[in-house]
Amino acid sequence: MSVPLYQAKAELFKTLGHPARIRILELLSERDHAVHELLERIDIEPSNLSQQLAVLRRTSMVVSHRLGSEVVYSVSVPEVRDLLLVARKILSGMIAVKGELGAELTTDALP
Amino acid sequence: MSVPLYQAKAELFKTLGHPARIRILELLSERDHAVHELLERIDIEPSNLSQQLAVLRRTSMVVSHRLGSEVVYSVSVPEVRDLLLVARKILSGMIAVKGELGAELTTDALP
DNA sequence: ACACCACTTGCAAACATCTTCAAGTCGTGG
DNA sequence: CCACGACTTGAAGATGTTTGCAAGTGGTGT
Repeated sequence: MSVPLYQAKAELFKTLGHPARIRILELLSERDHAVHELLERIDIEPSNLSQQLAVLRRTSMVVSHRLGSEVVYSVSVPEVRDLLLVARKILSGMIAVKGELGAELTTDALP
Repeated sequence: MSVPLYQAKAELFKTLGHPARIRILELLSERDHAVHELLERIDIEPSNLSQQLAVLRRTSMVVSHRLGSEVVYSVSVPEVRDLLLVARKILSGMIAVKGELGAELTTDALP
């Protein structure tokens, strides 16, 4: 079965199209995290976090391994960081140009 | 009203998370196109195309202007091209590594 | 063996997105 | 001014996503 590239791209971006998944990737691109560490920094239910991690695992954006009683996640595609950085740049440009109408942005931690 | 950056990023990626919208942005990042030109290259109904263009307009990724009887669209955020290129790179890496299981990709036109 | 974390899974309700049809707007040429 | 081509809009059904709860697995310390 053969998927056109533009459709694969759409699926890649769709995977990134969720606030919790963005947070996860931001944190993991700093360093590996165990699930309970992510849970401390992202304000969602454990089962929800698990679901979102499953989505990222299915699309091979992260991998997990057990370490004692914890499960540690890491990004498997380092270029994801670039995607996040470009997105940040685009959004900065957008507030600069048209900060008057629409939503303002809070500048939170990198990237 | 203030939106955290990670949520704005998620919305940006969600906007990109649709095959037709990817195709549109690919074509527009080559050059401006009138709607009927897009219609020739993207296999969807006119009204559907219009809906997808409306999504891109709402998020300020494209702008349109009337030129005689046509409506011409252009990308308003040039960095979108970078996002598409990074996505392409990521996907190439993925087929290289694990082309055996999951979907194969057809290499279609740039970017 | 038991209790306890640390996670994951299944599932159903709530919510959002996608697609198409029918109807509507706006210029242009006859 | 009327008809046509070029688009856009509204609305509704189908489809997909998100969320939370309850239940389940697996490892660790006692």
